[in-house]
Amino acid sequence: MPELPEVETIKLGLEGKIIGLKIIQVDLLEPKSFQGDSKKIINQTVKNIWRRGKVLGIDLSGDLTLMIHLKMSGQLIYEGKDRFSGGHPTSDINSSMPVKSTRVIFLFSDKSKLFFNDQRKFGWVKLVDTNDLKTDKFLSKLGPEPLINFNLEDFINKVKTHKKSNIKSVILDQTVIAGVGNIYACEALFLAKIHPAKSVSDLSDDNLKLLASSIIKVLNLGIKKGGSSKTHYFNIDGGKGYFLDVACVYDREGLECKICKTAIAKVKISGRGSYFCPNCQI
DNA sequence: CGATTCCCCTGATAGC
DNA sequence: TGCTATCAGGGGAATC
Repeated sequence: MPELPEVETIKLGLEGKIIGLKIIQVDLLEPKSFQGDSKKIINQTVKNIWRRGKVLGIDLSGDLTLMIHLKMSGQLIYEGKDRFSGGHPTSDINSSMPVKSTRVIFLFSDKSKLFFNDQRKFGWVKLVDTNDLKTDKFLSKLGPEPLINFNLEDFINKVKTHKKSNIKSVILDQTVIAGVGNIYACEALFLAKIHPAKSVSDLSDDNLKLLASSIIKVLNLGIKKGGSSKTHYFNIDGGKGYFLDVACVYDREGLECKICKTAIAKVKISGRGSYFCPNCQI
């Protein structure tokens, strides 16, 4: 589901909408989706929004932070106070909130609402003390941010510690690099002309350099396109992202490679669907 | 230790 | 039409 570009798009969207707003009510439609004492956030104000890997953070007054992971099917949809019933005119979502998959509803003092929807219930909202973030179990495991202070040498060394693995599962490993999921992994490997099942031990430093720059390139393009809307992803206004319109391999099985016209293939690698061009990627 | 498999859920879609 | 099998962008735990 949402990978780095989708979560970044949500972050940028929320920054412009909810900073400064006060939460006056929280509805837990699915208690399992919210960890912590939701009553603590009543009357707290949104101070800052951040992203780390695929995790979204919402810092509140009172030294509290909401951490949100959307996993496979999570969505965050914001409805401004002036949104008329029946759907926003610019939204791609054709039903207004809440929907069947709505798990948590945040109500702000200006009557606007933030909906956490999650069909598969894998995602979570977790309330933590802001001061405990630096020791948070999930965050502390994450590898470097690909778009912030990225160190090429560290990346290459870290990848090489998994020399027996296939390269695709290594770049999906969040301890190696944070935020890359299946879609952008497939696309980055295509750009770098590396077969997804290739063993790390068979890759040169130059291969890994090209892979690193390819990851950065596809993530930036993903952000520019507003993310990938295959099934579940929408931005906070209910609009789609358009990265898949320019994707070269993901979800293009049987279609022509945009470089050489060979049919794009799909195989399962480490349990995940992997798309690649059998001619360009060796 | 690292690598692989199973599993948490629900719904869409493909195949019969 | 209706049934069943498979699959979906993640990641934790158990197992090998």
